[in-house]
Amino acid sequence: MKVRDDKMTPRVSGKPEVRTALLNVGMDMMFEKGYTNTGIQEILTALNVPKGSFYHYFDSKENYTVEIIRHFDQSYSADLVRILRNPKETPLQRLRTYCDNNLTTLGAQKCRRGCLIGTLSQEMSDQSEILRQELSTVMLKWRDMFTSCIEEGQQSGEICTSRPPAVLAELFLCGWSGAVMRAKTTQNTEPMETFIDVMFNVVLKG
Amino acid sequence: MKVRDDKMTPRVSGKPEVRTALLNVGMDMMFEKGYTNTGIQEILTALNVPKGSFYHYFDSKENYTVEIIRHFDQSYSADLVRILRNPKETPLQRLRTYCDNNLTTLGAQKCRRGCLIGTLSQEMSDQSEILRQELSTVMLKWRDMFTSCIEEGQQSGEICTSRPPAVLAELFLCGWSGAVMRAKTTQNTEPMETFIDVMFNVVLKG
DNA sequence: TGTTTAGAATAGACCGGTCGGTCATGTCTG
DNA sequence: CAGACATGACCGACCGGTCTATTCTAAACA
Repeated sequence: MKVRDDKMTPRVSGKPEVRTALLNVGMDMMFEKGYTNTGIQEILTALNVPKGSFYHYFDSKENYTVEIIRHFDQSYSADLVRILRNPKETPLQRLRTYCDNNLTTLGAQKCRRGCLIGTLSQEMSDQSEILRQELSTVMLKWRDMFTSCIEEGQQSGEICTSRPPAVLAELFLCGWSGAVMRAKTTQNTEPMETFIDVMFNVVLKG
Repeated sequence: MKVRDDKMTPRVSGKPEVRTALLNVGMDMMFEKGYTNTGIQEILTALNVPKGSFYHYFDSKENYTVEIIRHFDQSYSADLVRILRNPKETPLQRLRTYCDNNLTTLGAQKCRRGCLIGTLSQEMSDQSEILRQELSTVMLKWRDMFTSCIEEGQQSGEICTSRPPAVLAELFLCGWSGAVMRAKTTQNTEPMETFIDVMFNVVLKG
């Protein structure tokens, strides 16, 4: 008869909190293991949620991942706004804060878990057009946020104006994501430190 | 009795050419689908080689991939030498040629298949220590080749000397691999073009 | 030169396990 | 009673890897 005695794992309880929990745990797992290496069952077991519930909330692993990407973007964008529009710092300082924060975080975990978007991009861009589009959208969205910040810095004369802000933003993100990737593989924060040095002391200064 | 009538698919014939063929095809497949998404059977079917042969030449998928990485490095390094030590061009021109070549190639295939090392790095660095080490080794090896080229350019006064050559090389590769990744996902060569512009006209010029 | 034979290489059925996904059933709530 | 949600057995496909049997080849020996 099973009387709902709580000898079982806590259970997230409530109704659509299950959905959110599924998103959070899946996000974490894909963060460090990628799409293919993250199994649905694995996520389910971690949360003690049955298979059927998963397919009640999502109709496929692929679409589930689209939602994970959006979920991630939502929180990451919020962080970006907080950092890149922080009125207590100048635009250049904000960019620097962004890098320093990441450097600290990444360094603390031996450079694992670089960036969910980067990881999924490399793995899935050529495998799933749906995911590729979603990832592309997020990338461009983030770039625009950096563009605004850089533009503000150019207007105040703090950042070199030899290139349009969008160009500098694109380069900034190329360099940073490449540095994170290389740091992850070499297990060394040096690529990130190098990037910061040259980016801030040469490129943005102009 | 089976009298070896050739109604079957051509067969690669010869002896350890099979091994090489296995490496080549596996390399191609992992190039565009990554490690996990490339199945052994798939490689075998493409070459019409039986399972037994595969495990005669390699003892696991993981070690097979290590050999693929080395195989790839071997040919890629040769290309790098050809380009980065080309006596008919100045060091700066050589770096430019490297980028232009890649830009053309990548652009011709809608930016798919960025770089085998980059793809495997993002996917496998955290999953397999063996592969991570191999990838890391290759990355550092390539960086050293760029370092030499940049150093030569600094000596001839062609490249800015505000930073040691190894630093510029690291930044160069961070930026380039990030650009390739972003190009792949956004299906647009713009990140690469932006990188080339700023790298050559701002950073290296100094 | 012809015969034997060890081992390389071919061959593919088969293994346990896992994958993403389905479905019939049960329960809880409005 | 209707619909949202829970539950987990079950499905076929496929995964990496093993196993035994066979064929090919080249050196050893007569």
